[in-house]
Amino acid sequence: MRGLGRISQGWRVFVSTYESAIDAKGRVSIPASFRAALGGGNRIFLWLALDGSGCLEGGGEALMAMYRATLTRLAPHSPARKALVTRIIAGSADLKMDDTGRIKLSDELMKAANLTDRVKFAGNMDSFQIWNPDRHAEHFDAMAAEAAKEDTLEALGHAYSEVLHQQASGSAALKLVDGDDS
Amino acid sequence: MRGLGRISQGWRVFVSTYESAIDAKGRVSIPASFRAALGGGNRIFLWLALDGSGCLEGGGEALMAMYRATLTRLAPHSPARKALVTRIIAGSADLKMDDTGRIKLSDELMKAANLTDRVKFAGNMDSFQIWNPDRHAEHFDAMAAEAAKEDTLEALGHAYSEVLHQQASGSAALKLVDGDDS
DNA sequence: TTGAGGCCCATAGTGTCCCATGATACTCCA
DNA sequence: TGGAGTATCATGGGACACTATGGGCCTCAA
Repeated sequence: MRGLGRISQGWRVFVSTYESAIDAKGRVSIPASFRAALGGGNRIFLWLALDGSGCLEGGGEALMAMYRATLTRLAPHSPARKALVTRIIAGSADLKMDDTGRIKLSDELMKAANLTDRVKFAGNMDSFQIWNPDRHAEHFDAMAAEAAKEDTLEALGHAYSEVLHQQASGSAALKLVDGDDS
Repeated sequence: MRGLGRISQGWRVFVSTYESAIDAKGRVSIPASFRAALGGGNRIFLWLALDGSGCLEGGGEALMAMYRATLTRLAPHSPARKALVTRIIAGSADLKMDDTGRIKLSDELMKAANLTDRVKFAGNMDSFQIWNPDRHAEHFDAMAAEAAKEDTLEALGHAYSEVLHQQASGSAALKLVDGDDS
């Protein structure tokens, strides 16, 4: 219970952005910090991002478990569930990371995300994204412009205050991170 | 009381301003008092400040956990959330502090904040900022001028009174700091 | 048999660890 | 009260470990 120190310890989040190369065999190194965020597993799931941004989205077994649980919550035969299961479960590649931390991207994935020789890995909290570097630059600029807007900053500030307030009032519900993982 | 004490214990605040040098390897010493405020963690997150002031903003795992909680609070697919996640999570560098308290600034960060050989660390309550010393001087002057304005002082006085009042009425939520921390 | 994927080893570069140094602030005692 | 000893801090630099990447070989399936 050493305050925040312990809490943060179990933190498995994909943070930051890294660039790496696709070699002649179509292999890409997953950034070391992302491998750490995967928590030791060597299975990677990747699919074309749902939002149409043209990047790949992916994560490890933990993320897939989250999605499975989430999809299960949707009404069994709803069009939404069918669509999402098809898109995420059926549509994702199930890749195995080799012992030097690389995965092999299939041709379909490469084509779908317009990847050629270099890629950008972008952290997205519970998942990460794989981008064509040029597209990523555009995307990042657009997001930065959006983030700089008055309304956006205000929304952030507001939400931050709420979190702060709840923390200060001792709400255990706000344990930001999972517990220990000694 | 107990609960509060615990929470506050991890609540270390970044206060004051320090200057330090970037060595030939691109390393910078984090001021000792900031290291203490980090609560023992050795992971530092840094990103270009959202407000366009041209400094870097950063903190430790506790701060990142706060932001994670904050971002999670925003509507899942809102443009604001996407933008902020990209800007803060993907846009931040995930650095490791060595055991003498130094971090290595990447070239992008150096360029983005216009850093060369010396930097200013400025406390910002639960985060800190890293400035080009000259820019920081300008910024400080501008802030001093703003702070001297009638409206600003009035706002301060007003808010202070509210806090005083709430404290007097026994609201434990306002206990920001704890004394016993031997 | 041929191509692809998996596994292993090799290597360059960079980041991290560790030790050392000088400077400053602080403590303690005469 | 002043000075020596001590602790802490910022900084420098060498050695090493790890990461990203390249490439060879083996296996398996068509």
